[in-house]
Amino acid sequence: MLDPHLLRNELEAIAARLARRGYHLDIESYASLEARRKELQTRTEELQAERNRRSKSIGQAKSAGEDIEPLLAEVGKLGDDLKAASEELEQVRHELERVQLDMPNLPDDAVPDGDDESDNEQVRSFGEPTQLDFEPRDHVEIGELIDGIDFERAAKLSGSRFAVLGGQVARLHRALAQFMLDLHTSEHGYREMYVPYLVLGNAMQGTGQLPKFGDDAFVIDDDPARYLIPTAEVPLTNLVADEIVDAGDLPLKFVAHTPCFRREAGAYGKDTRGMIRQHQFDKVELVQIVRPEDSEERLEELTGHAEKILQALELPYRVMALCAGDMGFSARKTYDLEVWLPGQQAYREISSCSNFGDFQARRMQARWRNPDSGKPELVHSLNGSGLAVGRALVAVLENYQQRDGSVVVPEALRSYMGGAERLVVR
RNA sequence: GGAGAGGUGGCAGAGUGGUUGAAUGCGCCGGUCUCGAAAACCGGUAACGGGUUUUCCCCGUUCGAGGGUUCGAAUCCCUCCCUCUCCGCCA
Repeated sequence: MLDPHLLRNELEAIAARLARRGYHLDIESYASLEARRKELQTRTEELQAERNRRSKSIGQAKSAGEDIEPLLAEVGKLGDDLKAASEELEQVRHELERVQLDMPNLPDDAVPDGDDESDNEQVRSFGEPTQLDFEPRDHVEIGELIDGIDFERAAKLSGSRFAVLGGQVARLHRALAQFMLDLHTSEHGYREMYVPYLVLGNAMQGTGQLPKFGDDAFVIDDDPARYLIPTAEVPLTNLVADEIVDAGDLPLKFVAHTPCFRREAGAYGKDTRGMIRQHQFDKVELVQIVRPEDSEERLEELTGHAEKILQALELPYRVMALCAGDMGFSARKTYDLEVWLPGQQAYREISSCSNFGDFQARRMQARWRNPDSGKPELVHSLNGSGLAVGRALVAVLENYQQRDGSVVVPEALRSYMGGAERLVVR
């Protein structure tokens, strides 16, 4: 959510900044809604003050043993007026809130202009696209050869966009997740967390998945409804919802390995082959809760932590600064890490690292006590995939494939694979 | 699933219809004392919204959530959520 004070005082400037990301803010309707809110609130509070004054004097009269009947008569229809005014105020407030919850975050000034993916800017790169002296296979073919990925049986169980992993591939998948967790906890100072995979609507709203993107999530139709997490960002970030964090505890750095569930509504026909885009995939997620003045620097740091994984696995990648039009709803600034996939002869997203500023914090009411002011103030939140495990598996299979279809195990993973150096063709 | 207890400020914990935003303790901040510190003592210490506008003031809201009764609700009634204890079941 954007700062309501800013919306009140600098509406035009905000509209201009939101336009950069393709969001149209209807200035006039917002301004008139806000004007009605002010009028109704003033009226309601005046009536409340009046009621409080009179009630107090009735109390005093009664304790003094006076007759309160005439005072009661005077109160008359004050209650009805108050009820009418406050109900109307509530309605306008809800309307305002709905509009505010639908507004995306303001892009940072440093974010490049642009409408879509094609306008993203490369910041740096690591390694060169893998050169193979044979026709590269994609991970689907490799998975068949080494007998470790089964899409047909997955479809039998669950429909499209699922995969069953078996044997050495299942182990490689586990190895990747473990390796990532170990690196982030031992080298980068994150606290490992185990979190619920089902969350309430509140949590989804806190990080920005709701109310606008409900169609993207799987819902359990219970009372109350619960959502399958689309990313560990949701439970991890919401850990600080409705809390006032001690200044000394910041930054909070959390890492968790969880499955992620996405309906991929609107992605029909996109990445239908292979396990690039699934309804269920694993991810190791990094989240930081920081002091506002630190968040810019922390984004660079966090992105570096995700990069470390790719570097350790010796996978070629590039870092892209997302343009205003391509960023996610809640993000102020985002870097995507794109790994080279020989099977596609393309760089594909394997991590997305974002600074959300106070946008999520305001939705969550996540604050810290600023020792300078002594007041609770909104924290800043960040997150990044470190990394998407499924896509990392794809990247390893494709980049480490051999002419005969076998796959060399990256050095960094061998200790997690019982010392195995190679996934063999069966 | 059954029975019972409870959810109050950063924390602990009083408070069952009337100037209660809420005793007390801890914590925190300031002061006295001290060469300095501790202890002791004194004082201060909620959040949110709005108005006004700035180092001040005024108003409103908030005692798990939402409704209701009342001139007036932390306090009474209803619904829901959560926590704890015991029993059952269970990985």
